[in-house]
Amino acid sequence: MPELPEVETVRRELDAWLPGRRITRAVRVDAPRGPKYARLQRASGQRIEGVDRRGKFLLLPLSGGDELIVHLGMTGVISDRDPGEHVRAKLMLSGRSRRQLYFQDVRRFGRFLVVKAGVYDGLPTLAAMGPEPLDPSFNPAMLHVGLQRSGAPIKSCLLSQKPVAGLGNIYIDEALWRARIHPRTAARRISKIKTARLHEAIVSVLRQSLEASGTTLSDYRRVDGEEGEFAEQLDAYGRAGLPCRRCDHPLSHDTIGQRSTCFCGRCQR
DNA sequence: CGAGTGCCCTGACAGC
DNA sequence: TGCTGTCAGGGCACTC
Repeated sequence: MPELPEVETVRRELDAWLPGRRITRAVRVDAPRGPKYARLQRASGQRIEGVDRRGKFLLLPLSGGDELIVHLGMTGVISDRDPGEHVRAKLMLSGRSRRQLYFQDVRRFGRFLVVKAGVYDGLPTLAAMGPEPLDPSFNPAMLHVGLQRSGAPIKSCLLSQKPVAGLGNIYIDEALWRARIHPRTAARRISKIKTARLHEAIVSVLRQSLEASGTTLSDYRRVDGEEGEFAEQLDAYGRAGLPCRRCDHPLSHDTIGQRSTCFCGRCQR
Protein backbone atom coordinates (compact mmCIF):
# COMPACT_ATOMS: atom_id res chain seq x y z
CA MET A 1 0.00 0.00 0.00
CA PRO A 2 1.48 3.28 -1.05
CA GLU A 3 2.72 5.32 1.90
CA LEU A 4 5.09 8.26 2.11
CA PRO A 5 8.17 6.69 0.43
CA GLU A 6 6.10 5.34 -2.44
CA VAL A 7 4.18 8.58 -2.96
CA GLU A 8 7.38 10.63 -2.71
CA THR A 9 9.05 8.36 -5.27
CA VAL A 10 6.16 9.01 -7.67
CA ARG A 11 6.25 12.73 -6.87
CA ARG A 12 9.92 12.99 -7.79
CA GLU A 13 9.40 11.16 -11.04
CA LEU A 14 6.50 13.40 -12.01
CA ASP A 15 8.26 16.56 -10.88
CA ALA A 16 10.98 15.87 -13.43
CA TRP A 17 8.73 16.43 -16.43
CA LEU A 18 5.18 17.50 -15.55
CA PRO A 19 5.54 21.13 -14.41
CA GLY A 20 4.93 23.54 -17.26
CA ARG A 21 2.80 21.14 -19.26
CA ARG A 22 -0.78 22.03 -20.00
CA ILE A 23 -3.59 19.57 -19.43
CA THR A 24 -5.42 19.68 -22.73
CA ARG A 25 -8.08 17.36 -21.44
CA ALA A 26 -8.82 15.57 -18.14
CA VAL A 27 -11.24 12.69 -18.33
CA ARG A 28 -12.75 10.05 -16.13
CA VAL A 29 -12.48 6.56 -17.55
CA ASP A 30 -14.66 3.91 -15.94
CA ALA A 31 -14.53 5.93 -12.73
CA PRO A 32 -17.46 6.26 -10.38
CA ARG A 33 -19.25 9.56 -10.18
CA GLY A 34 -18.90 11.23 -6.84
CA PRO A 35 -16.43 12.95 -4.57
CA LYS A 36 -13.39 10.82 -5.38
CA TYR A 37 -13.25 12.31 -8.89
CA ALA A 38 -14.97 15.62 -8.19
CA ARG A 39 -14.52 18.42 -10.72
CA LEU A 40 -11.80 16.54 -12.58
CA GLN A 41 -12.85 18.04 -15.89
CA ARG A 42 -12.01 21.50 -14.48
CA ALA A 43 -8.34 20.63 -14.92
CA SER A 44 -8.79 20.79 -18.68
CA GLY A 45 -6.95 23.79 -20.11
CA GLN A 46 -4.93 24.52 -16.97
CA ARG A 47 -1.14 24.32 -16.78
CA ILE A 48 0.54 22.16 -14.13
CA GLU A 49 2.63 24.49 -11.97
CA GLY A 50 4.30 21.92 -9.71
CA VAL A 51 4.13 18.50 -8.09
CA ASP A 52 3.92 18.68 -4.29
CA ARG A 53 3.10 16.17 -1.58
CA ARG A 54 1.44 16.23 1.86
CA GLY A 55 1.54 12.88 3.60
CA LYS A 56 0.21 10.38 1.08
CA PHE A 57 -1.54 13.03 -1.04
CA LEU A 58 -0.04 14.38 -4.25
CA LEU A 59 -0.93 18.03 -4.80
CA LEU A 60 -0.55 19.56 -8.24
CA PRO A 61 -1.18 23.30 -8.31
CA LEU A 62 -2.80 24.41 -11.57
CA SER A 63 -2.53 27.72 -13.38
CA GLY A 64 -6.22 28.56 -13.02
CA GLY A 65 -6.13 28.65 -9.22
CA ASP A 66 -7.18 25.05 -8.78
CA GLU A 67 -5.31 22.06 -7.43
CA LEU A 68 -5.31 18.50 -8.70
CA ILE A 69 -5.33 16.10 -5.76
CA VAL A 70 -4.25 12.51 -6.17
CA HIS A 71 -4.43 9.79 -3.54
CA LEU A 72 -3.32 6.32 -4.57
CA GLY A 73 -5.47 4.57 -1.95
CA MET A 74 -4.58 0.89 -1.89
CA THR A 75 -3.97 0.02 -5.51
CA GLY A 76 -3.55 3.34 -7.31
CA VAL A 77 -0.80 3.53 -9.94
CA ILE A 78 0.21 6.56 -11.96
CA SER A 79 1.69 5.58 -15.27
CA ASP A 80 2.91 7.29 -18.41
CA ARG A 81 1.84 4.26 -20.40
CA ASP A 82 -1.67 2.90 -20.84
CA PRO A 83 -2.06 0.06 -18.30
CA GLY A 84 -4.88 -1.38 -20.39
CA GLU A 85 -7.31 -2.21 -17.62
CA HIS A 86 -8.70 -0.55 -14.49
CA VAL A 87 -7.86 2.93 -15.79
CA ARG A 88 -10.01 5.45 -13.86
CA ALA A 89 -8.70 8.76 -15.13
CA LYS A 90 -6.51 10.12 -17.88
CA LEU A 91 -4.73 13.41 -18.50
CA MET A 92 -3.92 14.43 -22.06
CA LEU A 93 -0.88 16.70 -21.93
CA SER A 94 0.56 19.31 -24.22
CA GLY A 95 4.09 19.03 -25.47
CA ARG A 96 5.88 17.47 -28.37
CA SER A 97 6.40 14.12 -26.64
CA ARG A 98 2.66 13.43 -26.55
CA ARG A 99 3.20 11.89 -23.16
CA GLN A 100 -0.02 11.23 -21.25
CA LEU A 101 -0.81 10.33 -17.67
CA TYR A 102 -2.95 7.39 -16.65
CA PHE A 103 -4.46 6.74 -13.23
CA GLN A 104 -5.07 3.05 -12.73
CA ASP A 105 -6.87 1.83 -9.61
CA VAL A 106 -8.09 -1.75 -9.35
CA ARG A 107 -9.91 -1.41 -6.05
CA ARG A 108 -11.20 2.14 -6.46
CA PHE A 109 -9.98 3.39 -3.08
CA GLY A 110 -7.97 6.14 -4.74
CA ARG A 111 -8.92 9.72 -5.54
CA PHE A 112 -8.19 11.97 -8.47
CA LEU A 113 -10.02 15.25 -8.07
CA VAL A 114 -9.76 18.99 -8.47
CA VAL A 115 -10.35 21.52 -5.69
CA LYS A 116 -9.87 25.25 -5.35
CA ALA A 117 -6.23 25.59 -4.30
CA GLY A 118 -5.85 24.95 -0.58
CA VAL A 119 -9.54 24.35 0.07
CA TYR A 120 -9.76 20.89 1.60
CA ASP A 121 -13.35 20.88 2.83
CA GLY A 122 -14.11 17.38 1.64
CA LEU A 123 -10.72 16.05 2.71
CA PRO A 124 -10.59 16.21 6.52
CA THR A 125 -7.47 14.07 6.84
CA LEU A 126 -5.54 16.32 4.47
CA ALA A 127 -6.89 19.40 6.22
CA ALA A 128 -5.67 18.13 9.62
CA MET A 129 -2.44 16.55 8.37
CA GLY A 130 0.42 16.48 10.87
CA PRO A 131 4.04 17.52 10.27
CA GLU A 132 6.07 16.10 7.39
CA PRO A 133 8.51 13.57 8.85
CA LEU A 134 11.24 14.22 6.28
CA ASP A 135 11.11 17.98 6.79
CA PRO A 136 14.20 19.10 8.74
CA SER A 137 11.92 20.89 11.21
CA PHE A 138 10.30 17.64 12.36
CA ASN A 139 11.68 16.87 15.80
CA PRO A 140 10.95 14.65 18.84
CA ALA A 141 9.27 17.50 20.73
CA MET A 142 6.73 18.00 17.94
CA LEU A 143 6.00 14.29 17.86
CA HIS A 144 5.60 14.22 21.64
CA VAL A 145 3.03 17.02 21.55
CA GLY A 146 1.07 15.11 18.90
CA LEU A 147 1.11 11.90 20.90
CA GLN A 148 -0.01 13.63 24.09
CA ARG A 149 -3.33 14.45 22.45
CA SER A 150 -4.40 10.81 22.13
CA GLY A 151 -5.21 7.99 24.51
CA ALA A 152 -5.61 5.52 21.65
CA PRO A 153 -3.05 2.79 20.96
CA ILE A 154 0.05 4.27 19.31
CA LYS A 155 -0.69 2.20 16.20
CA SER A 156 -4.14 3.81 15.77
CA CYS A 157 -2.84 7.23 16.71
CA LEU A 158 -0.19 7.16 13.97
CA LEU A 159 -2.71 5.88 11.41
CA SER A 160 -4.72 9.08 11.96
CA GLN A 161 -1.97 11.14 10.20
CA LYS A 162 -2.28 13.76 12.95
CA PRO A 163 0.95 13.40 14.97
CA VAL A 164 2.96 12.87 11.79
CA ALA A 165 2.07 12.66 8.08
CA GLY A 166 2.44 9.83 5.64
CA LEU A 167 2.71 6.67 7.74
CA GLY A 168 0.52 3.65 6.95
CA ASN A 169 0.31 0.10 8.12
CA ILE A 170 3.72 -1.00 6.87
CA TYR A 171 5.94 1.80 8.14
CA ILE A 172 4.10 2.10 11.45
CA ASP A 173 4.86 -1.54 12.21
CA GLU A 174 8.45 -1.01 11.06
CA ALA A 175 8.96 2.15 13.10
CA LEU A 176 7.46 0.65 16.27
CA TRP A 177 9.65 -2.42 15.85
CA ARG A 178 12.77 -0.26 15.45
CA ALA A 179 11.81 1.86 18.46
CA ARG A 180 10.90 -1.24 20.52
CA ILE A 181 7.44 0.13 21.36
CA HIS A 182 4.44 -2.17 21.74
CA PRO A 183 1.72 -1.16 19.22
CA ARG A 184 -0.99 -1.16 21.93
CA THR A 185 0.78 1.36 24.14
CA ALA A 186 -1.48 4.38 24.72
CA ALA A 187 0.04 7.24 22.72
CA ARG A 188 0.02 9.68 25.61
CA ARG A 189 1.83 7.23 27.86
CA ILE A 190 4.89 7.12 25.64
CA SER A 191 7.79 8.78 27.44
CA LYS A 192 9.98 11.48 25.96
CA ILE A 193 12.83 9.00 25.75
CA LYS A 194 10.74 6.52 23.78
CA THR A 195 9.29 9.32 21.67
CA ALA A 196 12.83 10.31 20.70
CA ARG A 197 13.47 6.70 19.70
CA LEU A 198 10.25 6.63 17.70
CA HIS A 199 11.15 9.87 15.95
CA GLU A 200 14.51 8.44 14.93
CA ALA A 201 12.85 5.19 13.81
CA ILE A 202 10.26 6.96 11.66
CA VAL A 203 12.81 9.17 9.94
CA SER A 204 15.30 6.35 9.35
CA VAL A 205 12.83 3.81 7.98
CA LEU A 206 11.25 6.37 5.63
CA ARG A 207 14.64 7.56 4.37
CA GLN A 208 15.85 4.03 3.77
CA SER A 209 12.67 3.02 1.97
CA LEU A 210 12.78 6.15 -0.16
CA GLU A 211 16.37 5.27 -1.03
CA ALA A 212 15.01 1.93 -2.31
CA SER A 213 12.13 3.66 -4.17
CA GLY A 214 9.58 2.25 -1.73
CA THR A 215 8.03 -1.12 -1.00
CA THR A 216 6.29 -3.17 -3.69
CA LEU A 217 4.20 -5.99 -2.20
CA SER A 218 1.83 -6.40 -5.11
CA ASP A 219 0.32 -3.31 -6.72
CA TYR A 220 2.63 -0.34 -6.14
CA ARG A 221 4.66 0.69 -9.16
CA ARG A 222 6.75 3.70 -10.08
CA VAL A 223 5.63 5.88 -12.98
CA ASP A 224 7.82 3.89 -15.37
CA GLY A 225 6.39 0.59 -14.11
CA GLU A 226 9.42 -0.44 -12.03
CA GLU A 227 8.95 -1.92 -8.55
CA GLY A 228 10.25 -0.53 -5.26
CA GLU A 229 12.96 -2.58 -3.58
CA PHE A 230 12.39 -2.05 0.15
CA ALA A 231 10.24 -5.18 0.76
CA GLU A 232 13.33 -7.30 1.38
CA GLN A 233 14.40 -4.97 4.18
CA LEU A 234 11.15 -5.18 6.17
CA ASP A 235 11.71 -6.35 9.75
CA ALA A 236 8.13 -6.53 11.05
CA TYR A 237 5.37 -6.13 8.46
CA GLY A 238 4.22 -9.49 7.11
CA ARG A 239 6.67 -11.46 9.28
CA ALA A 240 4.26 -12.93 11.86
CA GLY A 241 5.58 -16.26 13.12
CA LEU A 242 9.07 -15.60 11.76
CA PRO A 243 11.93 -14.98 14.19
CA CYS A 244 12.56 -11.42 15.33
CA ARG A 245 15.76 -10.17 13.71
CA ARG A 246 16.81 -8.67 17.06
CA CYS A 247 15.99 -11.36 19.62
CA ASP A 248 14.91 -14.44 17.65
CA HIS A 249 11.51 -14.60 19.39
CA PRO A 250 8.70 -15.39 16.88
CA LEU A 251 6.85 -12.23 15.85
CA SER A 252 3.22 -11.90 16.96
CA HIS A 253 0.19 -10.93 14.93
CA ASP A 254 -2.75 -8.92 16.18
CA THR A 255 -5.48 -6.65 14.88
CA ILE A 256 -5.29 -3.06 16.13
CA GLY A 257 -7.50 -0.30 14.79
CA GLN A 258 -8.83 -2.85 12.27
CA ARG A 259 -5.34 -3.19 10.85
CA SER A 260 -3.19 -6.27 10.69
CA THR A 261 -0.25 -5.67 13.03
CA CYS A 262 3.08 -7.51 13.38
CA PHE A 263 5.40 -6.96 16.33
CA CYS A 264 7.80 -8.71 18.68
CA GLY A 265 6.12 -9.53 21.98
CA ARG A 266 9.51 -9.87 23.65
CA CYS A 267 11.44 -6.77 22.67
CA GLN A 268 8.57 -4.33 22.01
CA ARG A 269 7.22 -3.25 25.37
C1' DC B 1 -14.25 16.15 20.55
C1' DG B 2 -12.02 11.65 20.75
C1' DA B 3 -12.54 6.73 20.11
C1' DG B 4 -14.42 2.92 17.84
C1' DT B 5 -16.88 0.59 13.97
C1' DG B 6 -18.74 -0.24 9.33
C1' DC B 7 -18.04 0.53 4.72
C1' DC B 8 -16.16 0.84 0.11
C1' DC B 9 -13.90 -2.38 -3.61
C1' DT B 10 -11.70 -6.36 -6.20
C1' DG B 11 -8.23 -9.87 -6.76
C1' DA B 12 -5.61 -13.59 -4.60
C1' DC B 13 -5.86 -17.50 -2.27
C1' DA B 14 -7.45 -21.54 0.76
C1' DG B 15 -10.59 -25.07 1.32
C1' DC B 16 -13.96 -28.24 -0.24
C1' DT C 1 -13.11 -27.39 -12.03
C1' DG C 2 -15.77 -24.18 -9.79
C1' DC C 3 -17.73 -22.38 -5.98
C1' DT C 4 -17.60 -19.96 -1.36
C1' DG C 5 -15.42 -17.53 2.23
C1' DT C 6 -11.68 -14.76 3.92
C1' DC C 7 -8.26 -11.36 3.73
C1' DA C 8 -5.83 -7.08 2.34
C1' DG C 9 -6.57 -1.55 4.25
C1' DG C 10 -6.77 4.41 3.67
C1' DG C 11 -9.90 7.44 4.60
C1' DC C 12 -14.55 8.87 5.53
C1' DA C 13 -19.26 8.71 7.66
C1' DC C 14 -21.38 7.67 11.52
C1' DT C 15 -22.35 6.57 16.52
C1' DC C 16 -21.57 6.94 21.31
